[in-house]
Amino acid sequence: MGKQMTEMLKGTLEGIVLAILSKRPAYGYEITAWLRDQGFSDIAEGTVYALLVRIEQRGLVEVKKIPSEKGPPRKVYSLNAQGRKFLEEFWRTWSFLTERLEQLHKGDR
Amino acid sequence: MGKQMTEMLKGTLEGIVLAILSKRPAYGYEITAWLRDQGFSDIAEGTVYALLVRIEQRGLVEVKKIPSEKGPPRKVYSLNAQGRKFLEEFWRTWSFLTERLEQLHKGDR
DNA sequence: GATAACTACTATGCGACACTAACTACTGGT
DNA sequence: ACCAGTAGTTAGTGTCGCATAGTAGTTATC
Repeated sequence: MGKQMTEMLKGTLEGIVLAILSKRPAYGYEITAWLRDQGFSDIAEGTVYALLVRIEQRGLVEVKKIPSEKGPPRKVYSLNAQGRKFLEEFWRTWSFLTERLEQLHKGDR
Repeated sequence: MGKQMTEMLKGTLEGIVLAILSKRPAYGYEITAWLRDQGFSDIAEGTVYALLVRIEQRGLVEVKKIPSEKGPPRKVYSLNAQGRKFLEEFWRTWSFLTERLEQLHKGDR
């Protein structure tokens, strides 16, 4: 992963994961795979799990342990009310940033 | 400043400053003032200066000391060839991220 | 002429986050 | 018995923005 991407993911990866969870419950391995699919080629395994622990401790998600047919049980996360509120706030912050950056990018050529 | 904004600025603030410098040379105090004007209400004084030191050490900018009429001499930064290359790379990374996030934001309601 | 207010840059320590790397644990196929 | 795939955990590292304080010059006020 490029160094730029690594830095830019700080703060946004959390939003991305919350956005995924707002659509449907999911577990770590699944989310990692999805991200890789989307082009986040080398998202580190551990990164997503650490993030999930964090948002759980902040009380943004519910967790259910569900047995898997293959391998250890899955920890399935789903967004709760607080998480949805936090996600809204995330979108507001994100929109603000994109507006400013679009302004800068336009007058760029 | 919200915690979310703080985290999101990591990586992007650098791009923002480089984008500013790509339009015209500028010095630290000026950039800080401009950012505050744009709504980055509480960008810390020291943050911008630290960033400028960093991009100077990476060889992305030229620096000229120019006497000020009011106060100490200014360190005026301008983007060099390498900086312009780096900025292009930044826009590519940024675009990738915004595309993914827009996808997520759309199917959100 | 001391004090504040604005201009302009420097320096130190901290917390949060993504990354690296290694590990545990369970299942199925060879 | 071994290995690949699935699923999660943990410890240590580096970068970045923030908080805070300090230095230094000019202008205006009292």
